[in-house]
Amino acid sequence: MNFKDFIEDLNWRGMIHDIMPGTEEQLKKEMTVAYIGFDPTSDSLHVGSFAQIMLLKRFQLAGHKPIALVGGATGMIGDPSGKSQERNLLDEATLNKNLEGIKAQLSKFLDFDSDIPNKAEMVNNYDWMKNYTFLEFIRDIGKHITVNYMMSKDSVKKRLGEESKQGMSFTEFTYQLVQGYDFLYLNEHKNCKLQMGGSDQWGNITTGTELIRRKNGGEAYAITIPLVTKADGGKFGKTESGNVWLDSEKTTPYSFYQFWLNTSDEDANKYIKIFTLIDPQEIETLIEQHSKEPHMRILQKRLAEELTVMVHSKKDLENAIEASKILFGKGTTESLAKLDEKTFLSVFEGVPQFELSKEKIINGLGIVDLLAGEVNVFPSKGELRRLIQGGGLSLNNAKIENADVKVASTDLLNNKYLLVQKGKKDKYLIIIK
RNA sequence: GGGGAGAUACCAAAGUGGCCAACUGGGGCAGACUGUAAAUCUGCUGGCUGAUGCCUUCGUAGGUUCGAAUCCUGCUCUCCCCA
Repeated sequence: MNFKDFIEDLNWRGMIHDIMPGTEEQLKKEMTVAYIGFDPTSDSLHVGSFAQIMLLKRFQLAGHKPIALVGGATGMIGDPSGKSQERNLLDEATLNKNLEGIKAQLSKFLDFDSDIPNKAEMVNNYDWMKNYTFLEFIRDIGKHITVNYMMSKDSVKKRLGEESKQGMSFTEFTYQLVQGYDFLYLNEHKNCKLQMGGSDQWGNITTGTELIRRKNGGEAYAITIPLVTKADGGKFGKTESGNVWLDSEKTTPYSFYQFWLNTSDEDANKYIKIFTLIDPQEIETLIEQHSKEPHMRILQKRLAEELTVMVHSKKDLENAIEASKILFGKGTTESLAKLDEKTFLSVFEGVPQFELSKEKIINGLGIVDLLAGEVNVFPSKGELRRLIQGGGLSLNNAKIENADVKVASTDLLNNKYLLVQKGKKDKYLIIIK
């Protein structure tokens, strides 16, 4: 790829929501510097940021220079565009830790190190905001943007509208100006001419381009990508257990793999374009194959494979596939019992584990007391009972029919494990010591 | 500063003295069907207890009452309008 077809490729992938006139010409003209902002509220990114990461990666692959900005300053304020509540100020130590974590993750995708002219950079807006006084800021920056202009942004209008119950603090109102200043700063110091981001950022980004134009008469451009959605209307990137993180400590490679494998057909068609680097021709072929035999779930498998390798490793992928086969294959209690211990443990690496001492069950223990008492697999006994009544609980791949069932040492797999399953997908391992 | 409206479970939203652990919708969880998909249908969705019973909950603190989410008082917070 080169910088000529960057926009064309994005278009094909359905990754352009809005683009400012002149952007394409600028990108064709020369190597261009662009930035995307990331939120440093955690030391890891999650899949919600993934589309943006891939956007930066494609940008670098196309020969341009990407900057990843972490919002140490803006992260404290809270963007009214999101539903985000007022944020807490992060102390500098936490911020630095988060920054390092995020950089390490981005390094898997972007080239920060080599000598290429378009190597990636990471910046933190806290560095240039922390010593900027309020007075200086409103004099140098605030002067160039009218309140009328700021009020016309959707994010602001929504919060001022009658149906809004929230109101908006001055701090939140100022957000677009602070973010706009980031763009101006990068424009002045790094020759950055383009800001990219999610579609909800359009208003904030254009405040930046406007600021650059009015203050310096400079050129600046914008591209936003559509919000990644799910066909069923749910939030992308969440599971019952919370965010899907890129950090293997927070989301195991197995869970990560499972997350993508569970993508619906409709979404898989979109996601494979957005989240992988597979070229258009091959994707067309995959989609066609998939529509012929949807039960094979070709798209989901490929999506999960590509991403697990990219975010984790080939080895992690193999383990995840192996574990998935055993956990979701036509396993019975017997076939589980046949697994040798080593395989068994490696399969369950990504599954939540609990420990219990052997004395507790040697004389038999009610299943409810076990799972919601001795071991906190479930937080409440009532909930567990309801689950059993609804037929949603299995032990060692066999359905538990009623809540009076007792578990004894004869139920142990390999003489020391119990496999608990809630519903179709959630597995838990109890290790008897 | 003046006037008005309001605060109910994850969210939205009913309830205005006992029939309220609280209508309904969304979300979530589970079951059936399937392909670990979608759609659809069904059940569950404060805690403890075997389905009876008990305990804690309707912003917060008190009060009236046999009895309060519902009435009264103080407090906190939110929104709207006028200055």
